[in-house]
Amino acid sequence: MLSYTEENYLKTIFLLSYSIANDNHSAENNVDKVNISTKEISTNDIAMKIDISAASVTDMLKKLSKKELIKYTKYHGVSLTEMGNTFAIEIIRRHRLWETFLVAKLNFNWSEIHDIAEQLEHISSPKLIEKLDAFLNYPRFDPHGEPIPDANGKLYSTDATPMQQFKKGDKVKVIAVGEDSSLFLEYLDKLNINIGTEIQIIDKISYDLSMQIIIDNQVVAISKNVSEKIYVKTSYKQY
Amino acid sequence: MLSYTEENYLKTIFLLSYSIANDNHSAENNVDKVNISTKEISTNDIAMKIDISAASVTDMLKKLSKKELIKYTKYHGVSLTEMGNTFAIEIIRRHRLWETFLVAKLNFNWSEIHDIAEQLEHISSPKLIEKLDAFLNYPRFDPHGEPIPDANGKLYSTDATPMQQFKKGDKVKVIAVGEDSSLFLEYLDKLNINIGTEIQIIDKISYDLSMQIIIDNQVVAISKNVSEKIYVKTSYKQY
DNA sequence: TATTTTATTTAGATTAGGCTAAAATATAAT
DNA sequence: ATTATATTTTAGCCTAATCTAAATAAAATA
Repeated sequence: MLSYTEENYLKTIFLLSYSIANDNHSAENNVDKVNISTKEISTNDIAMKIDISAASVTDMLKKLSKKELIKYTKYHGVSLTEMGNTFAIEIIRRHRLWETFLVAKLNFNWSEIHDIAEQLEHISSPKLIEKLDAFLNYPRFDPHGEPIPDANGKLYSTDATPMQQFKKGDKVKVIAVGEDSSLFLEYLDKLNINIGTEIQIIDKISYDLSMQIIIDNQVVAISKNVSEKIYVKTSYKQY
Repeated sequence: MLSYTEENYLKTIFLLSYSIANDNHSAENNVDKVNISTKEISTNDIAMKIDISAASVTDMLKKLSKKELIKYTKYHGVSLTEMGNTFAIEIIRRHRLWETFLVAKLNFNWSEIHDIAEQLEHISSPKLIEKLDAFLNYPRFDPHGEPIPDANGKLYSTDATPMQQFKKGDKVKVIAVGEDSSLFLEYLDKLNINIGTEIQIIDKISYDLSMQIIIDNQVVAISKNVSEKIYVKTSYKQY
């Protein structure tokens, strides 16, 4: 059995590898790349993400390594073993199913659910997750548009691309967001951006790569940083 | 904030006081007695209930006492302060709401839910519990017939009496059970005993106080111990 | 390439929640 | 009232997960 803390480390390593893999070749996404991350993650990356000292991270990495959940070479970063990957995906599955439950059944807003799901994801009962999945009707995506691994740990990829990669004149549709902090999502709420929102890019400023976009006939400006966290696909007009 | 462990101690102290209060004067049950337990609980009672050494319990009692959650005098047992009681009731509220959710929405059997609810009860989010309560339609009783404290911590008492206190010839109806281990509940399932089951007492053996009862026209024998954990009320025939 | 800066690891502590064995206290039984 | 038994507490120790400060390795830069 894994402790609460061990689960969090595995999840974090998975998510960091995943997002790095995504940044580098989002165009050539495929199921294998998403499911098994070979990218090495640094001690500091983990420390920053979970807000813990690097020294503590090192300790935990030794522990996870001894349990053969990660491949770890001193000073040279870390990656998940197949077993570690399996656990990580299971935790992400739980997290995203619970988030779906909170929005679909309990009427939470997508900006309120992250912290609650961070707790719920550690509840350990395979039968519970099976039944929750069935109750929700086997959802494929969570309220942030992120794919939910199925009972076998399969993650289906989408053609999600950061909006930043599009150019002036493009019309896109939001299919996911890459961060689920309430601060970020409340900002999107204010901009009227949600999963499914249609956006037209009217300008991309060379100076700082910020974007001028139209949402519901309103022009707004968003920073490069934000545009990298909004995943979209090309939107085709329907005639 | 309370730790996972502290919550478990408070819950345990509450449940022990409650069940002792119940044993002594179940006939004169009333809301006040149920809501605030004055009965002193011993170190050993707690140690046995949660399967931890008495020495460790002593340590924790000192800690809870310093936090003014319990009234503790060395060698003389412990009782909850008003604050401790409020927390304990909140935890029991969460536990029983989650149990209700598991049975009513996820189709679990009443014998499978205890261990899962033991984990879920520690999820900390007032809004979550509010919304869960609403989603379940403000249930008054959990799947074991135990009352669910409302949002203000009010617990409604019932006229539940251990079946053991009835005598030969009485006809009763099950309204709650006093233990939710899967072992006990699976046994009740086998006997076809559930909330609402009508039972007729055809004999009470003086030697060991076991009972001969009729359920669905079948005669079965149950031990004194079991008959003390099945709460019933007098059943009136409906003409 | 040598040096400086940054990242990582080691060493040594701390806190929460447990344990066992021994000592102290309370309770029950002569 | 004294002794025996049972309960509770104290003392000292352990593990998991964290920390800070110091040491070491790797990477960046002059």
